[in-house]
Amino acid sequence: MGSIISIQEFAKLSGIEASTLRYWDELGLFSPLLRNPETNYRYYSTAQLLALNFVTVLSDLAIPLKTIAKLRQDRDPEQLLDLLEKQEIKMDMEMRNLRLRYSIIHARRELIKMGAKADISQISVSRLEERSMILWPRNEYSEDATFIEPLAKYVGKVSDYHINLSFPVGGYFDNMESFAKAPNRPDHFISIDPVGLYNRKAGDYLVGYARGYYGEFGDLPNRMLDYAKKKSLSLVGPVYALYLMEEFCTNDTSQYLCQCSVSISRRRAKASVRTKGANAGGSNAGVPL
Amino acid sequence: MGSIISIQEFAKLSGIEASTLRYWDELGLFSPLLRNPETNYRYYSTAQLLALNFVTVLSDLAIPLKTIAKLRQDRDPEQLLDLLEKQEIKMDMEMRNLRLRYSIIHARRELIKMGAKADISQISVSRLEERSMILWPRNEYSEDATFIEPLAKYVGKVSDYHINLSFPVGGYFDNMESFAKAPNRPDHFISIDPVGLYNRKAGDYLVGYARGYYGEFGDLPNRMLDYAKKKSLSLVGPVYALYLMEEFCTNDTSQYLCQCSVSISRRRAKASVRTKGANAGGSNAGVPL
DNA sequence: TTGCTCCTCACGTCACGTGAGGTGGC
DNA sequence: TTGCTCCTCACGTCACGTGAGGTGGC
Repeated sequence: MGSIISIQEFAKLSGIEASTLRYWDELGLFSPLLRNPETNYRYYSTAQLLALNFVTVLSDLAIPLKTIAKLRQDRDPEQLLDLLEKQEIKMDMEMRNLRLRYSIIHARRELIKMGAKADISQISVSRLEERSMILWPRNEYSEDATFIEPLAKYVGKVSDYHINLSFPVGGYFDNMESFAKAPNRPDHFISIDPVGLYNRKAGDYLVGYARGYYGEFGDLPNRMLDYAKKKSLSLVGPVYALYLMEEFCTNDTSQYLCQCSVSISRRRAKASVRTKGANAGGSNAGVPL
Repeated sequence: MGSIISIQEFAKLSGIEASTLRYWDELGLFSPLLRNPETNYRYYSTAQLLALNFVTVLSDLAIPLKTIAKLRQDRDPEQLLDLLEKQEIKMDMEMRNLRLRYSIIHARRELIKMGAKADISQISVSRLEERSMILWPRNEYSEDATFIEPLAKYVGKVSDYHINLSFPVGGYFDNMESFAKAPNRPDHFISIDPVGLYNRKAGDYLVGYARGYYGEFGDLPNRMLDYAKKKSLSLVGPVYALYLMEEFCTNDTSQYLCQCSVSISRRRAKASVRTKGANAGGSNAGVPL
């Protein structure tokens, strides 16, 4: 039977607080082996530490204490097998969920870090790493609609498009002309979601930054075009406008930070790039023509 | 700004219940864009669905609502990076924890299923699969101590031995003689823990079952010895007494079910087994001599 | 005698959920 | 006029945690 110990000792050995043990006793969920009828002191046996596992394991699984109490009164192998099977399924879902939340945190963190170390005053040519995203359906704009307004159409249908709004959202423009013409009207939205099938290829990009609310880019498009002209760069493929900092990390909408990038090909190297491009299969996105 | 919608529409689009939205408003955590001063009706904008992510993402991470509210008032990139980093670490631990709980459930389920389909009246020779376990330190018995009593010595020191009592516990006997002599005094305890370094090898075992409380085996040891004699089997290596059903799935201690197994070598095949055995390195446990 | 442990009882906490009872818009 | 939505206020729920005030054992 093991030796007889006080509630405090039992609490230490089991890792369950004495107040919790009293509560479980009150519920009829788990009671001490015996009580002193005069002092009402609770006495547990060390053998009860094994029996306690029934309660702790199941309560760790977020099964309500009342359910556990019923199960303890009247348990048999089949009933328990049923419960455990359900739990395995539930925990599978929890695991997926946890991984999803983890990747949201991770994506956010990466973007904010990029924003913190960026020299936002300069236009530059930089190597950007591969990045998985989800490309939303093509936007349609009414007369005076701007940047985030078409977003409202999607919010009710996120599951239809497998969109998760917890990941950062940015703008996608078909090409530099489209961006320069109407920087506050992206052709698509794009979200930075690691399970996305759209892939922004790794490579050299012309990169510029803009501070301001969604769709406010100031003279950035022109500055990017000027820079490209001066350096004889040709800008190919879509423009990505990714918000590195938005409502997630600041209250001040004028401090939102957007990274705009577009793939480049140097004119002098055009011929050799073309040869390589002809051999490469798959998506054209971000690949020099 | 998006369009203006009622609390019910906002609840539908966001997946957050209206009562929860009212509670968050009351806390000052997340308030509607505007209210009708006459009717006190709350009106949200669809653009707020993006801002809501700040709250839902962080509350999904089990961050207290008051902390989220403070953060929303006064947020900056560094502060948020700090928080997210801490969260990543916390979620890493959660992930480990979830995996551990999963494996506990899984181990329990496997054992109960084995118990349910076993023909417990028969002694038999069966193939058993490989199984990872943790072998505890050698037991020492006082005069009249039996099976689970030495267990009490370990319960306070589980972390010293890397033992997790949530996994099923069984007995380990050095050999068949030790088991037959004192079936209620295992030489070691052993727990069925998938991270254990002790490995019960796959192979043919003499297997018998006993119903009864810890350490009660009735005439099982003798029946196993008789069977081995009749079939000319030699029993080699340790005896494992694994509880397939115990307090976890029944209240009736006399219904506990223990599977006892010991590795066999057929006498006729002894010579060839010996040759193989001489070549095999590593642990002797369960390997024919 | 003096801490120390233990007891009960009541109330607090956290994040909601659930009516009751009443009002406003189409 | 009739549902329907929305409001506030109060109370319930779950699994404890935290004293207050008192008693018992070494």
